[in-house]
Amino acid sequence: MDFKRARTNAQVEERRREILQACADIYDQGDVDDVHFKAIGEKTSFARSTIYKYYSTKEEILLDLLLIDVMNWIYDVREFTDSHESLSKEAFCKTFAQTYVENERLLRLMSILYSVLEKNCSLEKLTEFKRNLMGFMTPIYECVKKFFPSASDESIQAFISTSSNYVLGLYPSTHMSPKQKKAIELSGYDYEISDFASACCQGFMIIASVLD
Amino acid sequence: MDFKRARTNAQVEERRREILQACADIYDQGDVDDVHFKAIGEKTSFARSTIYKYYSTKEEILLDLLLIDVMNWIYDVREFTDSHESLSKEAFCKTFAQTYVENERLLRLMSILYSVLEKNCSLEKLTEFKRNLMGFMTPIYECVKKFFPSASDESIQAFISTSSNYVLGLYPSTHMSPKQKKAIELSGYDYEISDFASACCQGFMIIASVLD
Amino acid sequence: MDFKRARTNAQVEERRREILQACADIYDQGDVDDVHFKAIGEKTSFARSTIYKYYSTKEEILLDLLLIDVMNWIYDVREFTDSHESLSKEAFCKTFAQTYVENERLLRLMSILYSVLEKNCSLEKLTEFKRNLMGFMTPIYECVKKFFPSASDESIQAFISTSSNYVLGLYPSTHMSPKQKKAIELSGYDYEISDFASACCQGFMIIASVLD
Amino acid sequence: MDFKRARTNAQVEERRREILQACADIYDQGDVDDVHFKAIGEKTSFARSTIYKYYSTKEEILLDLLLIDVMNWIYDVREFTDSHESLSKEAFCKTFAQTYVENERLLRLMSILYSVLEKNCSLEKLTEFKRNLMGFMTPIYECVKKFFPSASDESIQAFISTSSNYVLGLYPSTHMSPKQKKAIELSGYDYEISDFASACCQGFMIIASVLD
DNA sequence: GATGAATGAGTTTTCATTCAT
DNA sequence: CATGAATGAAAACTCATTCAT
Repeated sequence: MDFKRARTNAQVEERRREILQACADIYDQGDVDDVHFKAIGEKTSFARSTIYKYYSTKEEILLDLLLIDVMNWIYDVREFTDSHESLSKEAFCKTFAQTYVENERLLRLMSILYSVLEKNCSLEKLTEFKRNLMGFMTPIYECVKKFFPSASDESIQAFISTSSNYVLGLYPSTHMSPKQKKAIELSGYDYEISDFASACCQGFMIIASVLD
Repeated sequence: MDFKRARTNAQVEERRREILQACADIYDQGDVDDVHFKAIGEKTSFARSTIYKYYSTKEEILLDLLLIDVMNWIYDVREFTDSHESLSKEAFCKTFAQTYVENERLLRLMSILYSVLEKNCSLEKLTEFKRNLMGFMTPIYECVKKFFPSASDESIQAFISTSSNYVLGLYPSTHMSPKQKKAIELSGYDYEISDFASACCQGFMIIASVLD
Repeated sequence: MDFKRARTNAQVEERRREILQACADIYDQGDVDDVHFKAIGEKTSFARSTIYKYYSTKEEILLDLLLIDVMNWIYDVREFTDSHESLSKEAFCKTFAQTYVENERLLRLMSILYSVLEKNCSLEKLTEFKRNLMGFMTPIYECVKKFFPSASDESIQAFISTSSNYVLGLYPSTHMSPKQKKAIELSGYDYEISDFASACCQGFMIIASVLD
Repeated sequence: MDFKRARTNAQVEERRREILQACADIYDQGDVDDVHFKAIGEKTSFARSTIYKYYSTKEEILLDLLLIDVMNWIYDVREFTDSHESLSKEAFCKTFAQTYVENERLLRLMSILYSVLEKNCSLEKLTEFKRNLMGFMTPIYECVKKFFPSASDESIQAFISTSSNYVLGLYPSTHMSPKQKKAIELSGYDYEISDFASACCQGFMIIASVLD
């Protein structure tokens, strides 16, 4: 960065981006508790206290990060909507699952949204987030609608909400830490951890029955 | 408590129970971060340092709490299995959903199991937990089998895993904090937060299609 | 141990011995800070609180341990006095050094005697220790006297005190921890750590000049 | 201090100095165990947690303190080297002993260097210390060389190492706590505690025989 | 007399947050 | 406006010591 003080909007945005990137890097390797101002400050090119000018809590940073992830996901969904004329149920489920595979952090962040993120967030920030989030939902509806044109509105909504809840619950059970894996191995049961992509697709197939 | 020092096994169990209860009380009102030795110590009738005799980390306490919740849930599933000869798909889904309604903390704890609980837990404790958890799964299988006798093994397993992932994801979106609700309201969208019990039942109905 | 309560003197002695042994084991592997009631309690066959019946502080245990080490050393010196009729200066120094080599813990304990051991000790215990210690000094005098019969009393005393101070200071610089060694290596200087036995002997040779 | 925040290098040094001074004060009156962050924090004009900015462990503080003591000692040795053209053996020993008398804490710290200081120190810090320490040794060599010009290199080295080990061992036995003195008195033996300065000189006289 | 549960005091350590520069 | 030094609060953790059983 070749400026010392962020005067213009663009510079402010650049700083914000750097903070978000630092936050993302930390979260990608560790867990929520590893994300704190000290760590973020050390990852950015500027000082910890400077971050306060842009965000008041780490939760607000994570909320912005989540929003970005949501947008990326929406983008992917949109892209796949546009690039196919029609899809078999199976092909749809597979492709839809793929959009989640490519945006895994979205699922991690979503799962802590309700318990952690909102905890230390201003109501304004949270409201803004919710508004954004809901505004983004249309492309998802349109996607399902396109490939299941005869499905009712209601069943499309049912598919979307059921599948998203499902995928939210599926994520952690398919992404176990080495320690978890070791514990399962030692437990004596021969439980095989599913592959996220295929389990996701399978679940979607079942849930997609509502679209018939 | 009418003893000062836990000498017999029963008394030790009593102490453990008190710790677990304190932990449960704190977690029921707040979130994981509110659960720490200081808070637990203040909720019990004995000193903070005494807790170290029974548990080395708060995660191990929560893991035990989760195990209890799992057992309670299993107990409820069993009870409903035994108390009905046969059930319609809808009745089954409603009753099955009800077992979750009555054990909501199970879902909260489950959702942090993968990210938080295992973090500061000895491998031994975690292994023991996994062993217990897996040993408990049979009654669930038997329950579904009883009411869907013609369903294949595979589809029963699919129902169980899909529905449990679903319900795990559903829980937080139907249990929003006042702040979340306010934020949604302020966002301008008229999104209605579903009732957990009915949303759960609805989702199960969809997923139960795999049992046909 | 096949008794639950130490009634007889012999049993009391046996307990004391066990405590001392535990203490020695811990000190041999670690440092003074590793020696505490908790650790000692865990190394013995009885409870931590039972130790209070025999010793009030860990320093008193260490003081007893030191006394034992002194006695062992004296014993070795005596043995070598008795087993030789006469010795050359060099042979004497080598053999004398050897008595220290075989009682290295004595040197470690001695070096903390003044700073640590006396700190948390009753005056009675300390007095008793001093009395014992001084009573033990005669054999050392006799040893030097035997092999240097023409040396004056004064020069014998000078040799004893100078050599014992020397050996006390020598010990740590010839027994470096792996970390110290690594640090020296990394420092770039090619300092070679002396071997205790030979450095000790060499120093004694110099100091023994007083006996000529 | 007329600044609230150490911004310039000089101010940072000033803080460091204050920490070292606090540490020195505590150590001069008590023992190593009395030196801890809490105590140091209370002795300085700033908060305990601020010290962490300057030192990570108390051992690193003590190591720096030791280094300062070494430098002071070296300075004194140098000074006496420069201020005399030649010295009799006795005068040399007396003056050399005097450099130790004036830097007694050096001896206390040295005696715990091997057991305590290195324990909780980063390898880097320790390496840096060793490097400094060794770099400082030349003036000592030069001092002995100047006053014993005909002595061989080897015997000069022998004098230096033997005398330094000796003085290290001598220190504690001539600096007994009131309690130790009382215990000796009560023991009944009429052991007279030597005066450090003269005992040191006497020992040096003996050891200096190697320089003849 | 022996035990080990319970306690409390003491220390370390880590961060969010403030504020002098 | 940016910084990073300083702070204080909070939590973890460990033992010596006491005391009910």
